[in-house]
Amino acid sequence: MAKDLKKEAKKRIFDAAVSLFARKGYAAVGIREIAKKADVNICMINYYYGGKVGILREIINECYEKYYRAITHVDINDIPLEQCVRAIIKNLVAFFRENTESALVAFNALSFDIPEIVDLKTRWTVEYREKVNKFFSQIGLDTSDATQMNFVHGLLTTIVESHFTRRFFYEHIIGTGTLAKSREANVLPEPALDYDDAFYENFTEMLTNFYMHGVTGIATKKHEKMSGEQVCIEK
Amino acid sequence: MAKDLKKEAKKRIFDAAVSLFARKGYAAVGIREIAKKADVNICMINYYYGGKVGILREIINECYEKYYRAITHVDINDIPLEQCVRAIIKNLVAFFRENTESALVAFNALSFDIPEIVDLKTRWTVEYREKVNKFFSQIGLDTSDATQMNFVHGLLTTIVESHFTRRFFYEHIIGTGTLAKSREANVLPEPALDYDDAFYENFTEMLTNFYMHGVTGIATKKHEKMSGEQVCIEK
DNA sequence: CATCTCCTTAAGCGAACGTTTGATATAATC
DNA sequence: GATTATATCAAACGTTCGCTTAAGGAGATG
Repeated sequence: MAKDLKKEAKKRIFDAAVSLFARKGYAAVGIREIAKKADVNICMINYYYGGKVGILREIINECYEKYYRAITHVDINDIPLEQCVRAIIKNLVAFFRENTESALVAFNALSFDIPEIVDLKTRWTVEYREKVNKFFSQIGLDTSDATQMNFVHGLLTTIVESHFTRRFFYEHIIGTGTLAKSREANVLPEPALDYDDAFYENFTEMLTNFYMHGVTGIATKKHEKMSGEQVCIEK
Repeated sequence: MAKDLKKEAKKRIFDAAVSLFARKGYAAVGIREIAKKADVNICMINYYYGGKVGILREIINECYEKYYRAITHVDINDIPLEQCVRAIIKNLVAFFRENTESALVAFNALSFDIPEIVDLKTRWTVEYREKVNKFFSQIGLDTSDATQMNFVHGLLTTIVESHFTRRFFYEHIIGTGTLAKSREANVLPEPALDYDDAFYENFTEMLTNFYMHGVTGIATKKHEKMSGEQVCIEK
């Protein structure tokens, strides 16, 4: 019984911090605000997490673990390439749907005055580099082409993340009094969307098509360019 | 002569703030740090900008003005669509190259505890919505398709921005002592790139191809889907 | 019961926060 | 030079910051 309550205080701190960090950013949120929202004494933050930065560390670790599991939890050897891309996108979308706030916190937590956090995020990136590169070579990209790799690196994640960032933004300013009522009516870029399963199936399909065609376009152009250069040499 | 010095103090504050906000985020930077970096007394910040948030307001205004000029400063009526897209991307890339730091500040400045900033950014978005929608309809997208519009909205900007964000990140942790030396060697995802004009011409071409093929893929799939539905109805 | 472990608290520390006030210096204008 | 406008400064305000310390409460164990 008491053990359950213990875990609850720690979890409440975590959840409160995720919510507040997502809305205001890490630096703008103080431990007193977190403690109040979590209904604990502020010393609990040092007790359970070693301090404010400890919360962020755990948010990032939890989030990155889920994220990398999502993008690597696809057996890319047994299914056609397009299905592989679709599966990854589907996992990505599911990841962001289930962890919207903590993902926003973790992915945006980049401040050069917290070396520990810079270091931590770099470690995660380096650790998964090989798996990510394997995926790229499988879809036909030239992993030795530095520009191409620079271009596609993290592209799917970026696109999905920006979608959820925008959705979060709209959902948290509409109806909260942050905007004047007269402006709220104008702020939606399109009719209000119902972000249900059907929407995200559709979204996944759209992104899969977009990405597959896009990447094919890059690979095709590169091939044509090389052919063109041979023609020039022969002339 | 004195007028020049006057402008210099105000400009120095602006530049110092841009630099610091880009590295640490708005909330983590204090006015004393800005004043020190700009070599002025801290009261100058209130005098010239009405306070800390005033600097951010001007960064956003300056940046958004340049940004929207960049993406709308293309006459979309007189040139083929692909060239139009290429021109927009070229403008976008130029914008981010010339305003990397202030762009990072402006685009990341989203905190729900500063209603003024939320409001300001919303105003800019609403103001340019019509022009942006016109562009989308020109490239063949169905502007009445809410999901499609949600998908492509801000997509080019997102992709270019994420490239510059990553570049900024790498350039500012390599060699600064933030990372252990042993990890620095591992952090580059590919051979060091020279971000010269040639690179960005190549990048622009790549993104143009990617985007055009991607968008065509979406429009084509939508057309096929509709045809398929007709077939089902006839059977 | 005594002891240990874990959890929780109140109070406090030194530092920093953004803004304000009043004074002074400098520049511009007549 | 006198006056006005602008720029700059030091000092101070009330508040907040993350972390620490010491104490006490609750539960587990022998």
